[in-house]
Amino acid sequence: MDGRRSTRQRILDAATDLFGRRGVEAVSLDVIAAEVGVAKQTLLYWFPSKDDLVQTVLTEAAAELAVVIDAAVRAAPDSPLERIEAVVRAVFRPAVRRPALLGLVREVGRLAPAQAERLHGALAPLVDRAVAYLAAEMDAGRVRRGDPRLVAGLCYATVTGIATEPEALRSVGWQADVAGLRRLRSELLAFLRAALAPAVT
Amino acid sequence: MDGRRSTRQRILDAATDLFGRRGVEAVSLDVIAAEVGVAKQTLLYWFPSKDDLVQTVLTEAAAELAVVIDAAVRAAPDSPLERIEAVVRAVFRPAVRRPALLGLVREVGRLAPAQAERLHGALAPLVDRAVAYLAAEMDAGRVRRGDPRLVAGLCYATVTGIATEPEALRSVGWQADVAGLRRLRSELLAFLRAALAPAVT
DNA sequence: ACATCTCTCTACCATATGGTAGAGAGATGG
DNA sequence: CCATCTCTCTACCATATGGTAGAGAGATGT
Repeated sequence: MDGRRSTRQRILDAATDLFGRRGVEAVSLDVIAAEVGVAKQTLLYWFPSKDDLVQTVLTEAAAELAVVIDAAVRAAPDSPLERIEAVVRAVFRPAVRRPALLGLVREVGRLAPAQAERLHGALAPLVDRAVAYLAAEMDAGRVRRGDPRLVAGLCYATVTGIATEPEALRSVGWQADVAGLRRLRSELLAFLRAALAPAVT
Repeated sequence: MDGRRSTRQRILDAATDLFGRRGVEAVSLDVIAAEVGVAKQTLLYWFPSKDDLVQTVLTEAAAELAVVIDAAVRAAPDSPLERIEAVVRAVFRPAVRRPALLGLVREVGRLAPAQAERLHGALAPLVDRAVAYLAAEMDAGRVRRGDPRLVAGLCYATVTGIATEPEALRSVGWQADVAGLRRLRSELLAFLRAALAPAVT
């Protein structure tokens, strides 16, 4: 509890980063301890087991993500496209874009059902709100009609697909520098705008 | 080399499935051997090392995927929307949709650069062709204008995002049964059609 | 000064991992 | 019948893993 970030927090940060980049099962406690610069047993003092550490990392990441997105949506005007833009811009912010946070969603699929359940619990309110909002906007004719739940899922899949498969973009010659990120963000916005725009009748 | 599928092929099948579902690092040789029903050393007879097995699994999966998609594109009429539909239908075929094949793309990000390079090599011709095709269709005004490479990347991200994050869809109440898959496929088609449709001027 | 509490450490352990060495079963060919 | 080749096995090994036991350092309260 000295001037530096607390040991616990440094462990969490390192674990979040490593789990997100390499995968939960691929990262050992020794590696995390070495990264933080403490003994492995210091980890086990703060977190009773690796499972517990994983659980904490995922839960806090989900909570952080929820806060960021929620704030972005609330600050945006009540227009579907504006809101999408706000969320995309929020997700592209460096603090969120760091490999860990979005990369962790890739790990969810491998968790035991009970753990995955808890994680979804953290994001469920956001999802429900997004779906209800999409449904209302579809009714109002401001968003292309469709199954609001699946449309929300597809938007999510697109964004997380980018997060978890940046190689796909690199393989088409894209580079993850500042200019590249700006171009990707604007292309993603155009993509989602078009995908959601109401059909011309 | 008896009546059953050869041991080598059974090992490859099991490894593909396990790697795709649980991740390369999370699956041990013992687990694969148990799944196939042979001794671990039989694996090491057919594949000198785990690394070699991983390499083979990924390379063959990429090749299989390339063949399936290539055939679908060639069989489809020369229209952007028809081609997209053909690819989506191909990817949704059970043989491809099995957790392993598409799930493996999730592993690529964790490979050493040299390995990832080889994999992208297997898919590069497909990607290049898709990008060139998109660019031509954009020029012809049949596809919404944009950076063809990034648009291709976004389509890919959407599809792989679905493959690697089915939880996202389940968390909005979607179920992976036959009817659910049909609905998802048609929603995905509408989504991509809209995202790619030329802007109304 | 003493006791207590918080935090990090060294020393160790049982198990699982990827991998090696080499034997044995069964077919094939001279 | 023997030699060879293919394939799978049992028996080991060095290392790495998650986890336990317990000691010591430093602050804090009495």
